[in-house]
Amino acid sequence: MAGAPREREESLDVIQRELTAFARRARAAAARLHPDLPLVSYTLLAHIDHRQGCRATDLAAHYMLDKSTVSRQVATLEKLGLVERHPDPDDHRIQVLHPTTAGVRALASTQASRRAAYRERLGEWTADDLARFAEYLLRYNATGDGTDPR
Amino acid sequence: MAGAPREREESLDVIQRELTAFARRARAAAARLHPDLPLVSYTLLAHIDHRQGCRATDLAAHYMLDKSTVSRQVATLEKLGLVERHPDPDDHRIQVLHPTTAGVRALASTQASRRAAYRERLGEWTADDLARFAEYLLRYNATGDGTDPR
DNA sequence: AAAGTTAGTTGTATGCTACAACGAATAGGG
DNA sequence: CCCTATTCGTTGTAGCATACAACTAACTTT
Repeated sequence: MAGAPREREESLDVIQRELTAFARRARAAAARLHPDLPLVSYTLLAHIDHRQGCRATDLAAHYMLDKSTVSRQVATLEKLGLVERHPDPDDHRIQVLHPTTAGVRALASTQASRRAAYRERLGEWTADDLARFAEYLLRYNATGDGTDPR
Repeated sequence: MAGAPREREESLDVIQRELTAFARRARAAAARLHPDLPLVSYTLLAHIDHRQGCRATDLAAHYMLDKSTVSRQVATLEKLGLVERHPDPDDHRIQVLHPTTAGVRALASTQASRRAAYRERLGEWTADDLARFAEYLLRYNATGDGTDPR
C-alpha cells in the first residue's frame, strides 16, 4: 500500500469533489426540470416504476431514507393520484406500490424533458464513453452500501 | 438523429438513474461521515479552501444555490469559527472568505475519513479506471451549466 | 398464547432551500 | 457632481425533506 501511486489519491480527490459538486447541484437542477412534481417524489415514483411494484421499505433501503420519510412521500404521491397501494395478499403489513396510469404518464413526460437535458449535456460524448461512464457509475453505486442486493 | 444507436439512450438512462440514486444517498452518506460539521457547510468550507479565498457569490454560482442560502451557511461557518471574512479593500461590498486554522484542521480530519471511505469503496479499481472515472465526472460537471467559467 | 420482529404511520424538531424585500457599496451617465 | 443601474450581501418568511422516537397492526417464533 506504500508504493501505490499518488495518482490514485489525486483521482480519488477529483472523484470526491466532483461527485459532491454534482450532488449539491442536483437538487436545483431537478427542480428546474420538473417544477410540478414534488422533486423527491419524482425519484421515488421513477424507482417504483423501474421495479414494477415495490414496498416502501425497499425505497427506504435503496435511497438510504428513513421509513417515515418514505411514508410521507408515498402519501403525497398517492394524494396526487400517481401511485396506488395494493395490500399484499400474503402479508397484510405490506403494501405493494404501483404507478397509476397518471403516474406513468407524468413520469413519461418528465422523463422526456429530463432525457433531453441529458442528451444536450452529453451530446458530444461518444457512445463508447457513455457506456463506460454508465458502467463506472453502476459499479460505484453497487459497491458502496447494502442498499439492495441486486 | 434517427439513426443514433439505441445504446446511447440506454447509457443515458443508466447514467441518469445512477446519478440520481447517488445524489439521493449522498446526504445520508455525508451525514454519517461528519456528523459534527453541518454537512452543507462542509461542502462550502471545502470549496473555500480549495480556491483559496472566494466570495459568497462564487459559492452560490458554483453550487447553484441562492445567495441567501450561502449567506446563512457562511454565517454558520463563521459562528463555528471555521471561516473568516475579510472585506475586500478595493470593493467594500465584497467579503473574501478564508478558512481559519480551525477550519483547515476540521477539514483535514473530515477529509481523512472521507478519503478513507472512498478508498475502501474504490479500492478494487485500477488506477486507470479511477483516472477515467474522474475525467468523466470532470467533463460531465464542466459541460452542464455556467456555474463557473474555469 | 406471549414475546419478538417487521411494515408502516404520526408527532415533533431541524436543516436546507428559495423568493422577495431590503441595505450598502460601486459604477455610469448626464 | 447628482441620479440611476447594478452588484453583494442580509433578513423575513415559508416550504420541502429529513430524522428520530413512539406507536399500531400484522406476522413469526417458541
